[in-house]
Amino acid sequence: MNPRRRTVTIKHVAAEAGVSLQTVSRVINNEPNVRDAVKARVQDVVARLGYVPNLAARRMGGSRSFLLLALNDRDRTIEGWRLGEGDDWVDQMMLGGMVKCAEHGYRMLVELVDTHAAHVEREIAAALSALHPDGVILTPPHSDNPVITGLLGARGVPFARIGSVADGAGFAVAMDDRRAAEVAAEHLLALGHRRVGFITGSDDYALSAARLDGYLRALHAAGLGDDPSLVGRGDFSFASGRAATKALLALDDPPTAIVASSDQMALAALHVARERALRVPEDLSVISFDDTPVVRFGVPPLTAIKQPIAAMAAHAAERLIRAASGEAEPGPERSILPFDLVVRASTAEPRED
Amino acid sequence: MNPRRRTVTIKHVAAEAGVSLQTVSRVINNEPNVRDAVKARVQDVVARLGYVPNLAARRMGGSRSFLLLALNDRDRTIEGWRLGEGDDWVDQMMLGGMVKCAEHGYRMLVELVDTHAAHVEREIAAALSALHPDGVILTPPHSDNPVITGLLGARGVPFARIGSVADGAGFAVAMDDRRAAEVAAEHLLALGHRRVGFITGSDDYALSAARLDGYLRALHAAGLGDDPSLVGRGDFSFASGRAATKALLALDDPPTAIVASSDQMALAALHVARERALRVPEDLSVISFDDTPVVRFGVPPLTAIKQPIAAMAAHAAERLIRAASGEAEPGPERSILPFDLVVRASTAEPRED
DNA sequence: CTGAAAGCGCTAACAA
DNA sequence: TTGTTAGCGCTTTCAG
Repeated sequence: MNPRRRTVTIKHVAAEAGVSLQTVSRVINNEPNVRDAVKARVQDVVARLGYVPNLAARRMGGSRSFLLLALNDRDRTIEGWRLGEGDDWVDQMMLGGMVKCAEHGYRMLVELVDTHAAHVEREIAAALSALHPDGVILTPPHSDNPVITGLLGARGVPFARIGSVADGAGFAVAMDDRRAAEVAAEHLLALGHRRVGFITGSDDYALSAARLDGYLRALHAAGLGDDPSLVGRGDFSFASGRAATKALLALDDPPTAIVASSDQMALAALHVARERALRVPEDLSVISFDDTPVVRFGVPPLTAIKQPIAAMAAHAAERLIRAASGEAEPGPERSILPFDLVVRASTAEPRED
Repeated sequence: MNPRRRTVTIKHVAAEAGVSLQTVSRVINNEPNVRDAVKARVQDVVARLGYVPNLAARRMGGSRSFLLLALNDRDRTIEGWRLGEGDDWVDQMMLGGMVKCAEHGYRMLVELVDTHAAHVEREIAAALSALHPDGVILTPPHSDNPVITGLLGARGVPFARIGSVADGAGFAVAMDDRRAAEVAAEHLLALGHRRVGFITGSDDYALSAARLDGYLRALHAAGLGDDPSLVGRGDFSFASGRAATKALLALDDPPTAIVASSDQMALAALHVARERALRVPEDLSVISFDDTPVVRFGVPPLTAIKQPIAAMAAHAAERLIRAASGEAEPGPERSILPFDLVVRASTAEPRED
């Protein structure tokens, strides 16, 4: 009945072990200046009593909060969840981030924030004041939102910018989007394609430009000149992918292959191709970015650039935790993690006409 | 430079408004006994200073933690994320739970816990000691794990059991799994099927039995006797679905329709059917449970029972928050939320032979 | 190496 | 209707 019953505190441990609070504190925080014998005794009592330090009290005492805050775009995330189109970005982030946090006695709290709204600043300031996280993980498109990075920087909260290519406060953890797009295009060029189209992502995301750049670079390297008509504008959505694909296929000399900057847009390309009675990959090759689950279940399964989302989140968490532990400087060096090109059935040599 | 710079506390607000800490506390907690004029003045200062109460300090003061803890099965969740097969259970839970929490100034923390391990008790006790959440949301199969429900009950922590059919401590929030299976079977019977097979879920989940029961009930109501050979054992996995489907199709008088207790098993049924050159739905109708994204992208898209996961999580969060606010008793009544049968292309009338 | 004291930001209990 | 007094459980000083 007593609501506070059974709450083992540091006091109980201290009393039971016959030492001061301070000594127990030192032991659980793995600090020096405790004799091994005492340390062992305390640890024994801790285990026996099942003592676990109260996180809130710990924070109050002026130490770390053992909390990492992961900020995701509210509208996009909720829309993705509502639609249930199989986007597993958040899941992959949790897979990497939460598991890594758990390894270090940390917790990762996911929070949804409007990136465009006028009150971003207030929203984030409120979250920081309420939670006092030891670090923040920014995901696209927040990673390159100057209002957010500025606030975090001013507050002195260490933070990671996932998928960011820019410099600035915090540190970037990304894959090489430029190179990824380049590899995708190279794959198609190597198959013999000469007319390779590209569908861009939303301008909200800095990586959209990087991918376009990589694509262009591959074409130039292959001695293919600039043909702006081969670049369709998209915003990652299925609808935008449809529109862009239609435009590309309506060209006098349409592409025989398309690199789309998202899975949804690649699926849209598949869709349009089917409407036009174009076979994939015989008449049209398609490569997607992201590699969310749905592309594996597409017909045909899509060749895709696989983003290391879990790895990026884990890496970000690790760096933040290290910094909070004082083990390492929260330096500004960016971390570039490897990506994969997963070749499936949506790419092949072009027909010989 | 100063790490604690810019942290507005209740003191600053009190000083600025020319009132005591207590009065500010009363205002931010919306408690009575504050003159409207004073209240307005304080709220004004709060807004102007951008003050947000520190969660940790609040807990320390002996009040709520404004935290809800959602417990998911570690192995299953991580495996699902790793495989990336499009299971969006956690996403739906977050959609419902996090958004509802945010409405009330709460936060939902997701934690992964081994349900089978000997140390479940320790794991959960540790999480409770560290976090002191105002409530816990249990998801299957934790919802019916007596060790977990027992511990939570003993500790006096209010908790919701999502997808639970049992009585006991906490309260259940579920859909009517029995009825759902019944509706699925009825749909097939109404189409004219007389040989309807069923593939069960894992025995770890209490709802597996409920679904089987519903299926049997529909058959009996249709005047069809018990044929145990029509019931295949599964555990929700694709592999188990394959095995069960093979066994069903190998019967002398094989079913013309199958209700599978999970999407993965339904997809497996599709798979096996294709191997046998059976057309779906012409030769075999298939209904799945869960309605994860992948079933919509299957060929053909699957008719499915859609679980109200987001709604259940939101409802659970709301009840827990209400209880923590003292607005309502954390009563034991179970909440049953409506499900949907989404008819797609995998079900049709049986062939007339 | 160990302990005692003070305080983190807030809220409960009590006074006024 | 308001303000004052204690703590909550822990960690940081600073003494021994």
